[in-house]
Amino acid sequence: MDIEVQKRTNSTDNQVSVEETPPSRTEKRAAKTRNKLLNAALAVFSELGVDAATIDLITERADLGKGTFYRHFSDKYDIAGELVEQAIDHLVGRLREMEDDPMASLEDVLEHFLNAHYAFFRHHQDEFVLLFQGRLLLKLERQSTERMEAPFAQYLEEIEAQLTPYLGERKVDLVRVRRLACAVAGFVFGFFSFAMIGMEPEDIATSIKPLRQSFVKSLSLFLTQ
Amino acid sequence: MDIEVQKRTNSTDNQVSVEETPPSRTEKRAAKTRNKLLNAALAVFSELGVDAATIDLITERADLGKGTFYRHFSDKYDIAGELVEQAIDHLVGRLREMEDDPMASLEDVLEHFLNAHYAFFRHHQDEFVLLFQGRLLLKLERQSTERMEAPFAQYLEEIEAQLTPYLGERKVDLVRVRRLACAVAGFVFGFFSFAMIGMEPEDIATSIKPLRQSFVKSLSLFLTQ
DNA sequence: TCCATAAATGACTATTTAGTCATTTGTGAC
DNA sequence: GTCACAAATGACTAAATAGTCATTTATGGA
Repeated sequence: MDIEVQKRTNSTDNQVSVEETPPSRTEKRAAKTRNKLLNAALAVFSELGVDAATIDLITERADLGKGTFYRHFSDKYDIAGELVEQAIDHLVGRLREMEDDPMASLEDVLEHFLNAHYAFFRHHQDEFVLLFQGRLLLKLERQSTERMEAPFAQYLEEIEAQLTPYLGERKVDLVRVRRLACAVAGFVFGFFSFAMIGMEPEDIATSIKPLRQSFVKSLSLFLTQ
Repeated sequence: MDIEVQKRTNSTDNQVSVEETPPSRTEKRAAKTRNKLLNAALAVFSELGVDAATIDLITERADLGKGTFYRHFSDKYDIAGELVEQAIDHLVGRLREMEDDPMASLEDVLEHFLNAHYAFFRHHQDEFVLLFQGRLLLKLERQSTERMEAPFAQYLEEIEAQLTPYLGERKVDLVRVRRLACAVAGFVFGFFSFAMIGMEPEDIATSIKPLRQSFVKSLSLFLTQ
């Protein structure tokens, strides 16, 4: 059985009714190896940055042979792309947790945003660092840029989707929403990134409360100007 | 004449009265070469990122031999450190332009901050991208991290120095100022970085006015909470 | 003009890293 | 047990990059 085949039969085949074969031991072994690689790569990327990381470092960390890496991923940027997608999924998942509560006020939503970002930053610090590597946020002319940028676009769109209902009745001004989403994302990511070099961890934690207040007020201004 | 010697006699010797030798043609030639390398490296770093850049790319871009690079810098991170220092100096210089105007209100200062950052972002985009590469903002475990972080600390301190007078009479709460500086820096850098992937250039420009309003209000809240 | 010294050069070697593949190990059907 | 095939391996080759140094070019003083 080839890895490609396994993927097709087990995970992405949920449109037509297919008898769900329970994963065989071989399949579980491959999945476990794959996850080991993903975890090791995340750690290495967050320590050294994607460009400075090497395949050898990843496989050594995962305690696997080098050839194994190429059995599962085509290169560094392949696995990095997957990790970025995964991290954005986590973050977007948190953002959605509150979604279709029709009683939520704008301030509730904004507060929820901040909490979600903060929780993500606290509990998935490696993923935060990965996402925040400048190469991924700025348009550096690297290979596979598209794959790296797509998840960020998805993330901005998620923020936009949740804020749009509060933007008033007149037809939605796309630039205005996008600006808002950039402000939200930029503020939160930017604050934490500077806080990491400028503050002690406990000080970052105590910064959240006052941050939230003015953050919410400031965004309301954006919306109602 | 060696480069080390030249450096010592001409630039860093301003404590004791030394007859200012006008730069010789040889010295000017070396300085010009050095600048060519700095410019080329800035361009390459901002296109590819520091880690993905190579010495060959830098010297080719500068139209110089490879050996020349090693005559002026010890490696990639050496020249990157110098460029970061240089960029922070530019940015801090802009921040200082308004400094000792005793009539300036807090809102004047904050507005000036935003303008200064925006002007820097607009006119020194390569330097902005260099500064914003995650490796420099987050504590990636790389060589010469210290040299990379020191300029950012200087930048945060500059913001703190300018904002401290507005923090009220009671003894200054260091954490509070630091938090404020992180918020300023994070918001501005973060916004532009997300705007770069999420917005068209002209939309970024028109975002500045509304951004300024709520930014200033939001920071006032930080200060007066 | 000629000499002494600094600056620049780029072909070269050394080193690091990517990527391959013949071989070994694990799994499952019979 | 044994056969067939997938997964994992790591020694290997190929490629990219760092860093060196004998040589050439430019500069300034005598």
